[in-house]
Amino acid sequence: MITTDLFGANHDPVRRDERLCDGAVVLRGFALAEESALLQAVAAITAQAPFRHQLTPGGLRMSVAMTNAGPLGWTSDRRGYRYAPRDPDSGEPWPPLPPAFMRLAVAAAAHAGFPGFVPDACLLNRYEPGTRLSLHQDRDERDLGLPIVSASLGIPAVFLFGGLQRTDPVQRVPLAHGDVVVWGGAARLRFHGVLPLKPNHHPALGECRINLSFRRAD
DNA sequence: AAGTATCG
DNA sequence: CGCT
Repeated sequence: MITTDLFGANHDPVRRDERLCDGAVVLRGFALAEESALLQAVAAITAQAPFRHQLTPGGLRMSVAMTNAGPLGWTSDRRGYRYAPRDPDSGEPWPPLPPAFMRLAVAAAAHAGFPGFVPDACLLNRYEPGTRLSLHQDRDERDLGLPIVSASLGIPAVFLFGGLQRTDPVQRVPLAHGDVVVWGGAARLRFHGVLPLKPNHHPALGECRINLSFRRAD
């Protein structure tokens, strides 16, 4: 008999989790059990802290639109990348991490072999058709021993998962609504990105993909 | 370079 | 498309 827990994890002997490399795994459909709570929370967050396009330190506009929830939020401008406690647009603190976000991040990390992970930042990335995120490393967090938990909602995307050098070969990983990728340990500093989105439609989110990436910044 | 344009 |  196959059983499924609150977060959709398989308990039967044949797992659907897909290992990308040492320290990185895709949890297919892991976020689906909390789908409606996650979508409601995204709407509440973006009503308070709207998606906006940020500038890279080089002064170029990112095609991904971003906002944050939690005590700290990731921002980029001409001065560089950093985590900050307030939304620079409004001067207000970022919206708090909703309980459903916290449950998802903690459970996915534990499931992937990182028990005790508790995020203090969630970066929300909005992709529309044509939007991309070029290869980069997440290296602005204080403790690089702690993992990244990345949940996909809405239309599908191709996730790029490379190596520790920008020029290393890249795995192309199709991601669907509800999939969660967790990477840490030996994989924590691997380059990653997203190919330009293909035009598509999702019943709940329309022509849009929203990625939630959870981190322990401080 | 969390970009883009350009070349082969 | 992959590379610079």
